[in-house]
Amino acid sequence: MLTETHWRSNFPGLGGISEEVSKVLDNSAKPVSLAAGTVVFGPGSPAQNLLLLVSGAVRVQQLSEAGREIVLYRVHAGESCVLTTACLLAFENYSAEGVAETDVEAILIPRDAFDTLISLSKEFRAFVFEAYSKRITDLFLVIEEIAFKRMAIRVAQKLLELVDQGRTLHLTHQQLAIELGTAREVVSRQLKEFERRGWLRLSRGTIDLCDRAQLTRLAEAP
Amino acid sequence: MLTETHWRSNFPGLGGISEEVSKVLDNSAKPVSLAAGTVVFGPGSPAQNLLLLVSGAVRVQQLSEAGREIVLYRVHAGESCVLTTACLLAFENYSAEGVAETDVEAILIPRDAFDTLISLSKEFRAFVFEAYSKRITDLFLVIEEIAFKRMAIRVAQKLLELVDQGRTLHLTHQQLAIELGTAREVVSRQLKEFERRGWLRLSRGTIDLCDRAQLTRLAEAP
DNA sequence: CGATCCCTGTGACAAACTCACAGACGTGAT
DNA sequence: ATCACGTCTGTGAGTTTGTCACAGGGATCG
Repeated sequence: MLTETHWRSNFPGLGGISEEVSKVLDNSAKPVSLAAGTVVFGPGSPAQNLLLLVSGAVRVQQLSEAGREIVLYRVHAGESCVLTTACLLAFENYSAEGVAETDVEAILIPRDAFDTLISLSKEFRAFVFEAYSKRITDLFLVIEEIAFKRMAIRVAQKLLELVDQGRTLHLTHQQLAIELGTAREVVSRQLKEFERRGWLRLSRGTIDLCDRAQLTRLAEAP
Repeated sequence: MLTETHWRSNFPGLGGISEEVSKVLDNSAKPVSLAAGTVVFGPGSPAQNLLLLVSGAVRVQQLSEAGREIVLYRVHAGESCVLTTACLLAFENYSAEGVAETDVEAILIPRDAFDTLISLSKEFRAFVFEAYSKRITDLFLVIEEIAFKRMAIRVAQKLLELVDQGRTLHLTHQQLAIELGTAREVVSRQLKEFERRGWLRLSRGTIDLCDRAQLTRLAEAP
């Protein structure tokens, strides 16, 4: 379970903070649990807090007018969802939404406390700006991939990224298409091609990677 | 000319700061002038300062391995280039670069002073995080456009954006292609089509928009 | 057992990207 | 003036990606 005394061990970046700052953090931090599928923030419900993820993952995605979607990035355990804090201050019509992908345990830090912490602690500032840095370079990467990379390579990369250490993925072609911001048919055809080459096996809702080496070779192609 | 006493009038967001903060700002701020074409930061030369643009414009663009490029956003007079500050703290291999598009007058604020200002001033924090917000929503927009919008619409939008109040653009098809992250041929063909429809006239290095209304109609199409 | 819903496969066509190359336009040198 | 050269523009042909339409295959539930 999640207790106030040890959640911070998940955040190495917050290690060196002073006693005083530590107290502010503990007093303002509100632990919450979210069920998988919960919409953490979105067009209708702007985020009001800085979110620190203790366990689970939040997927941040963008919806187009025409109903298509693309996954922008994920927030994993030990990371924070800083972009939402910025996007709050000036609430532009912010079409991205965050969804809990798994059950999630998180710490909420309200805006006022966030501001106080930023002003008090050099370590907290470093933590926040490093988090920004990571997200922004992620976004740059997404742009580069969409604009310049071949789809076969992107599919292979995404399969390997999502399967992580395992070997079998449980997701539909449509979900994979959203990951890549493309159409379902494009993904289906690409996967079928990979299957013909013997790199993976398909069945309804699952993808079994039998030849990681070949996929990796393609994913790392120039 | 640029003097230390009045550059801040260009930055309304810095209006309400206290005497003390104002002094820190004045003491640390270094005015600089850059000729058009200067590379402000890039893969080889990471930015070491927060940049506040007093006049001119800086174009931030991404280069792909294959040599293609895309414009991510522009920093105009009265705005700051905050993303570079974040990307400094954790210097990932940061493939974007910033180029002075015109002659530029700017104020440099070194990292240490930036940190001090953030800790001292609520107003400065608001200024910085609002700037972040704007950039990040810009990036979301770029992603949405690349992933989902038809090229004809994107070309029309970009023409109108770049021509601003005027009527004639001075840039090559290649430059326009970089703005959109696409290939020159695609842009050439699209422009030719617009010319056939009588919406603009083309000549070497210039594009003359004769029918803004039609272009606008297309640009705002669903 | 059907009815229904979602997931997958595929053909046909449109849009966008790539490659190759030709011709037009400037600029500067002779 | 003329020529050479580099850059910019136009275009055809072929590939890749996106769109549309639709058929069939599980899964689930009454």
